[in-house]
Amino acid sequence: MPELRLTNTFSGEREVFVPIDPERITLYVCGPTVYNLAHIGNARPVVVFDTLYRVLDALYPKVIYARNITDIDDKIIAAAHERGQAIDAVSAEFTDKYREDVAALNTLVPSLEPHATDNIPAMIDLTQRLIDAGNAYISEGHVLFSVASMPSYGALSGRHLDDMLAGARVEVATYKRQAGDFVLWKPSEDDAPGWDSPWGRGRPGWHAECSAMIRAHLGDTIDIHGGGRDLIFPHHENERAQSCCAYGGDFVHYWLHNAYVDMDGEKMSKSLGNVRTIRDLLSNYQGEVLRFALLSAHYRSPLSFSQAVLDNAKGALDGFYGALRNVQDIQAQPVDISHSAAFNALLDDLNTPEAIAALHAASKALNKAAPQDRPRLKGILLANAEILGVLQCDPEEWFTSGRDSGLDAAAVEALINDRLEARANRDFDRADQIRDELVTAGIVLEDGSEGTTWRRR
RNA sequence: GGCUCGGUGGCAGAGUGGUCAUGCAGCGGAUUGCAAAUCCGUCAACGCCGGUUCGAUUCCGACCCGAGCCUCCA
Repeated sequence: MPELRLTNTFSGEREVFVPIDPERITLYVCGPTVYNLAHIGNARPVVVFDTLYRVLDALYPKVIYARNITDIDDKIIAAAHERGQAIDAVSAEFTDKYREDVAALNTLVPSLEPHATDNIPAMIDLTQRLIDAGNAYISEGHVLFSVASMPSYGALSGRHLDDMLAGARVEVATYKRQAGDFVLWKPSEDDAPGWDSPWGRGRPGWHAECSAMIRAHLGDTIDIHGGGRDLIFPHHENERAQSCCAYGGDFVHYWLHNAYVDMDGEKMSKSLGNVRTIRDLLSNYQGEVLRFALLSAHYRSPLSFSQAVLDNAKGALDGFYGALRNVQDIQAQPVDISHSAAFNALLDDLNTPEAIAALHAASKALNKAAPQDRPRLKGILLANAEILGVLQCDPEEWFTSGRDSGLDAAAVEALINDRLEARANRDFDRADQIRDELVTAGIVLEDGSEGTTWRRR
C-alpha cells in the first residue's frame, strides 16, 4: 500500500498516516454554524477535506467522514431575533443552502452529518463526566471546564497556560476561576432555546458538540480531525481537553488545518465589505471553477482569492475540457485512480498544485496523442481528474451551457451554418462579420478539421 | 507582549543541497482564408547578511518585511 503523509498540527511535522483500524477510517471535519450563507473561505476546508476523503477512499475499504451541522449557537439565536423567525427556521434554511452550495463545488456527501440539537444528551453526558472527574465545576448556573485541571492543556496550539493568563486581554467573566476556563453548559433565558439538564434549563457551550458527537458517532479516538487554522485555538484545543479528560485516550491522531482565503491580500471581513459568498460567486462562475481555484494552492498556504485566480482556473478547465471534447467519441480506457500521478501527488500531504501539474501533463499528452493512444490517454486524464473532483461533466455541456448571453444554442447553430455557407462561397467578409457578432455575445468559434465548434466564454 | 506561519521569475504557485516544477502573461515558429484551439521553441526567480559545505533557493543563525491566532470566525 502506498504511503499517505500528512502534516499533523499536533507535532508540527509531516507524518506517515497509520490508521487506527485500516478497515474503518474515521475523519471528522468541523462544519458550518447555520446562521448565514457560507463564503468562499468556508468553502476551502470543505473542498480540501473532500479531496482528502477521496484519497482515503481510494486507499481504504471503508472511510467514515463526518461533518457536523451546528444548529444551536448564540449567533443563530441572534439571527433569528433579527429576522423575526424561529430558530429552527433559520437553521433549516441555511442548512439547506449550505448543502446546495457545497454540492455545487463537486463535493461528495459525507457519511454522516450530525446535528448538534440531535445530540444534546451526549453533551450532557460529556459535561457530567467532566464534573465527576474533577475537570469541571459549576458556577453561577454555568458548568465550566477548568483548564488548570489538565496538565497537557495547550499542547495542540503550542500555548502555555501561564502565557495565556498573562496575555489575557478580555475581562474575565465573574463565574470563571481562571481566564482560560470555558463553558460546557450555560443557562438559557426563558426566550432562548434550552434543554433540561442536571444544572437546569440551558444549552451547550460551543466546543461540547464536536467532542460529544465524535464519541457518539465515530468512537473515543479518531484518525483525522480537520478544520480551518483559526479553529486550532480555542476550539480544537478545548475539544481535545474535553474528550481526553472525559473519555481517556488521545482523541485524535492527526490534526489537519487549512490556511485562510484572503481577498486580494486582505482578510475577508464584514467591515472591509469583501466577503464573497459561494452563492454569489456561483452566479458568475461554475462551481467547478471555484473548486479548482481553491485547490490551486496548497491547503496549508494562504490562498489569495481574486478575479485573476478565478479566471486562471476557468482557463485551465477550459483547456482540459477542450482536450476531452476532441476525443468525446472515443471510449476511455479505464484507469485505476491509484495509478494516477495526481493521486501520488496528493499522497504527499495533499499536494494539489502538483496534482494539477499532472493534469496539465495528462492533457497535453492527450492533445498530441496518435489515434491509437487516445483511449488510454483519455483514461489517464480522467483518472487524474477524478481524484481531484474535477472534469466530471460532459465537455459539450461545459462549453455550451454557461451563462446565456442573449443567444441560445439553436441561434448560435443557425449563425454557424450561415457562416459555413459564406465560407463555402469564399465570402470571408460575411463569415468574419458573423463571427464578430458571436464574439460580442460571448461566443467563440473554432474551425476544426471536423467542422466548427463553439463555446461560451 | 506570547505563540505560529510565510517571503520563489510580470502574475499565480510547487519543490529541491549540485541539469526541468506547472499554469497564465510575453516573445518566436508550425497550423489557419483570417482567427480560435492545439503543438514546438524561448525569456525569466528563489527578501537581506553571515555560517556550514567542494557546492545553498534548499540546512543553521541574525536581520528586515508580511500574515494569522491569543476574543466569535474556515
